[in-house]
Amino acid sequence: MPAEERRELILQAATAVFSERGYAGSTTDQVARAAGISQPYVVRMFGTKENLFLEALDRALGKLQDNFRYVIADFDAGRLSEQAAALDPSGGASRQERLRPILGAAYADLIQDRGILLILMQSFLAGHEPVIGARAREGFLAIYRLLREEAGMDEDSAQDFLAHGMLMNTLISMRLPELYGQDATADELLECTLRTKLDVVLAASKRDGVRP
Amino acid sequence: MPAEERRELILQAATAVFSERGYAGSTTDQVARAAGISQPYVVRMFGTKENLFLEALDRALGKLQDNFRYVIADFDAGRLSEQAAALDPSGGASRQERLRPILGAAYADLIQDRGILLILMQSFLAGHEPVIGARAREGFLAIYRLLREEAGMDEDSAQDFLAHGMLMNTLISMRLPELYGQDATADELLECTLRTKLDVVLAASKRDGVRP
DNA sequence: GATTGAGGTAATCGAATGATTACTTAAAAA
DNA sequence: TTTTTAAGTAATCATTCGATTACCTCAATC
Repeated sequence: MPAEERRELILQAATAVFSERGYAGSTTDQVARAAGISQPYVVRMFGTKENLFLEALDRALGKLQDNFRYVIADFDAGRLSEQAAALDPSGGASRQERLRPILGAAYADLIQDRGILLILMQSFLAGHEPVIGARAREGFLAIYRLLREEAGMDEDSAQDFLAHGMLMNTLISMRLPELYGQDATADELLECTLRTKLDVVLAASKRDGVRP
Repeated sequence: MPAEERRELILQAATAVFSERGYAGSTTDQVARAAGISQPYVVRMFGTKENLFLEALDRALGKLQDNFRYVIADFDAGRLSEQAAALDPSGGASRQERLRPILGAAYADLIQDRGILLILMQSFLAGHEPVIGARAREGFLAIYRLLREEAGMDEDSAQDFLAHGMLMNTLISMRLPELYGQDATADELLECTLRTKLDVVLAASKRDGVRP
């Protein structure tokens, strides 16, 4: 297999593993197994575990930004998907007011690849790591800037958007969806937070998950 | 030193260490050093690292619940602190509407002991751990129930409260406050999220932090 | 047909880490 | 005074893990 292709495969595997177990809790061998290759090859291709995490993190961040920008560009060009049209408020809402639910749905759609959002979340919780922590801060601020400058949100809207994103990440990371139907409180909280996205989330949480 | 006292000291040290580096990223030796004793004694007193984490987690969860219940009881008894009175909306607000900012302030006050909130957050991100993950889910749901049943919040308010709590946790864990004054975007986000609490947060982030 | 280089792996090494064992010390009890 | 017990530690062990080394294989090139 050509190196480029293998690289992407390893990054996918790394994203899945790191997103489940965090940076410190993952091993290069787990990533190698998930990618179907040997551990030394992973190390040779990425140099160090830290660098592997950084590349997986950059990839996830890039996908999130691409997704948001794609949605914004579509909106500004008047290309409303069926889903977006359904979310569009009827009254005389501002651009940011109309964009917000669409971006929210785009974010929730990313849950389908659980790893993308969770490796970001794991990086945020690794603030004490000198290199990874710094990159995580940069990434978070880049998303905030995107919301403020490109989506045109005001301070409070951007904050609120991020807050609910963090809650979603937390619930997914906690594996609360796996409790669905078993705990009335959990059901209520999930339904409240994820609304129309519950089916997607439940499917994803069953499909995904790197088994030990 | 009597065992009970030593126990509490170790739990404080464990909370600080685990909250910075997560469960997998922390070592019993780091906890021992932070508590000023030897590593074998930590293990002997708590059996396993996992059990140590669980006890530190329970302690943090208990403190959070105690804090919230204390605030609610005070409010219901008409004992409004100066801070609480300042936050009280003037119009004809409902109990939950009046309670919310007070509970928010109580939560933000807990930042002063950075470890309390961050070890909870770390536990949420360890959903894949069989024992710790289960305890984290229980803890999260217990807090949600407290907000719904004891503070009387409706679904959306409780969700919103938790969402902003998760955002605060994330920013603190990311060590964004340490960037304060160095990055305009970070400043704006922090000010937006933490409002009047910024001074507390900044002070806490300087005071705390377990150095390697 | 020999050579080269890309795409890999098996074997292994050194450091880190959770846990165990065997002690030590000093105050209280007998 | 002797014994017991609580509060600790030094030394060490068995694993695990990231990284390194030395090799293998096979298609393309010379």
